[in-house]
Amino acid sequence: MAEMPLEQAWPTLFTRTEQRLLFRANDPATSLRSRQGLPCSSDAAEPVWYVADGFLGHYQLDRAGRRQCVGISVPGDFLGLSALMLGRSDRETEALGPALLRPLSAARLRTLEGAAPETFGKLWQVSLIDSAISRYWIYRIGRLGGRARIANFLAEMLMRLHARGLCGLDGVDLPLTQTDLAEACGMTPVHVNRMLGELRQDGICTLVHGTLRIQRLAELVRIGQFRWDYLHLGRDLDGEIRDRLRGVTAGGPAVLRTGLGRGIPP
Amino acid sequence: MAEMPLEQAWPTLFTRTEQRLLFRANDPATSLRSRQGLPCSSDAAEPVWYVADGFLGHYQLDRAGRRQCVGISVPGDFLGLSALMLGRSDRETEALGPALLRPLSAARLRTLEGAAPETFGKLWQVSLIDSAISRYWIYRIGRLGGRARIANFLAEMLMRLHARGLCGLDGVDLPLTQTDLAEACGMTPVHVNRMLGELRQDGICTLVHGTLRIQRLAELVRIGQFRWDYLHLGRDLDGEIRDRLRGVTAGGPAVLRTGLGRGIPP
DNA sequence: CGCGGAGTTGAACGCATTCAAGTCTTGTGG
DNA sequence: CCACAAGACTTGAATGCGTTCAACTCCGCG
Repeated sequence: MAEMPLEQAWPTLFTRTEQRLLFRANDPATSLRSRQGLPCSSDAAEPVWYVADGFLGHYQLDRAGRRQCVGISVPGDFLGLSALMLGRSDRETEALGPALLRPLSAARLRTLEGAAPETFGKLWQVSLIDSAISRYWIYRIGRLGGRARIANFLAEMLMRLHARGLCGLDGVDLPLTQTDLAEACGMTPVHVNRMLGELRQDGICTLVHGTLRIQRLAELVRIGQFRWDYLHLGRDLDGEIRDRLRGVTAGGPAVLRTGLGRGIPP
Repeated sequence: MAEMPLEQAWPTLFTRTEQRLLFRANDPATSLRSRQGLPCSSDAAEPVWYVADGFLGHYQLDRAGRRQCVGISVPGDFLGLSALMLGRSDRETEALGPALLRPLSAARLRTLEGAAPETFGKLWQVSLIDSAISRYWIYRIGRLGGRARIANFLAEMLMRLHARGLCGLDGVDLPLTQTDLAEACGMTPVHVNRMLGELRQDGICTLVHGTLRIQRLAELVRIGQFRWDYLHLGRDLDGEIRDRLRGVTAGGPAVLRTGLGRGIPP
C-alpha cells in the first residue's frame, strides 16, 4: 500500500521540521478494511488522523436510514480536527476501500498550541480548506442538475488527487462505487448510473472498475460548471490547469436570476 | 439597532479579557443597508468581521446567474476567518437586511497567533462550528424533501438565534424573504411558498412579515428530522431543548437503505 | 455451484420546476 | 392625496426531471 508523505500532500505548507512535530515515529499506523469505520479510541481523547492512503467518507444519517455523504477524505487529508478542537466527533466515518491512517496524538497536538503556534495555525488552514470544500458541495447539490452534478464532482476528485501528485489530468484511480457517488451527490444510484452513461456516450469521461478516464476535460469542467479556486491549489497548479483549459474558465454570470434551472448546461 | 455583545453570543467561550484583545475600541462599526455587499477594504488585508446585528448570506454563483446560498451569518457570528488564514476571500457576501459589523483588524489578529494562542484557538473553534453547519446543510439539501427541508432550516435558524439569546423557542424575528429561503435550501421560491403553506395549514409554524412563529416545535423538529447536536450549543441549551421536546429526539435509524426517499416523513 | 454486490436498463409515477397571472404591500413621485 | 412601479407573496396548470420499482447481467468469491 503506497503511502502519501506529508511533504507530497502539502508541498508548500508543512516543513520537514513540522512533520517531525506532528508525527511520532513509533505511533503505529492503522489499516482499515473496506467499509470499516474509524476505530474508537479507548482513552478519552481521540487522535487526529492523517490519511496515508485510501479514501474515507463522512456521513450523516436520517431517520429512515438513508445517509448523505457530507465529505470525502483523500490521501494527504487530515480528519478529526473538529473532534480535537470541539471535543466531540460529529460525523460517522467509513473507509471507502482499504485505507491506511496515521494517528496524531491529541495530547501532543495540544502542546503545539502554545509551543508551535504557527504549526497549529497551519492545521487551522487545512480545516478551512475542508470547510471551503463543504460549502462547494452545498452549491453542487443545491444548484446543479444530475449530469452537471456528477461532472462537477468528478472534476473535484480529479483535481484534489492531482494536487496530491496521485494522477495527471487525464484520469485517476477513483475507487468509488456508483452508490458512493449517489450518496455524495444527493442522487439515487440509478440516476448516477444514467448520468455516467450520458457522460460516457458524449465522449467526456468514463468511470469503470474504479478508474476514471477523462477524454475531454474542458467539456467536463464546462458542463459541470466547475471552478477549482475553492480548492486553494496554489499558483503552480492553478496555472497548469488554466493552461490545460484555456478559454473554458466559466466566466462570471451576466445577471442574477431567481429560478433554479438545473436543465440549462448544454 | 440593537447590538449583540460578545459575551452574550459566546457565553462560555470568550472572556472579557479576550474581548479587549479582539476588538479595538476606536474601530468604527460598519453599517450595511439591505442587500449591500461587504465593503472592499482598500488596504491589502481584509479584516475579520463580527456581526453585531443583522443577517448576512454567503453565495456561490453558477454560470447562468442563479445563486446558491452556502451559509447565513447571524448576530454573534464571525466572518472572514477563512480570508484571514488563507489569504483569499472565497465567497460573495450580502446583507439580508440592515446589518451592523465590527471589524477585527487582520494585522492585530495575526499578532495573537503567537501572543495569545489560546484565543487564536478559540477562533478556530468558531470556524469549526461554521464548518459543522456547512456539512449539515449538505445533508439537508441532499437528503430531505421540500417540506422537511424548510422545516429543518427553520429549526436551525430558531435554535441558532435562541442560543444567542435573541428569542425563546416559540418564535423569532427572521427577516428572510421566501426567495432567501429558496436560495438557502436549493429550491424555487414558488415551492418554498407552497411548503410554508403546508406547514401553516398543518398548524406547525407560520412565517409572515419576517416573523417566524412556532406552534408545534416538536412537530417541526420531527418532520424536519432535525438534530441540533451539530450546533454545539453546550450542555445548558441542549438540556433546555431536550426538555422542551421530550421523546421526540429522532432516534438512530434501524437499518441502512440505499434509496433517496424524500417523500417519507409523515 | 450459488450467493451477493455492483452495474445496467425499462417503465410508471410523482415531486418540484416552470410559466403565468394574479393580489397585496411598500415606497416614490406627481 | 393618489397613481404608479417594484417587490414579495400567492395560486393554478402543465411539463419534466429524478425517483421508484423491477428485472436482468456481470463478476468475484466462498
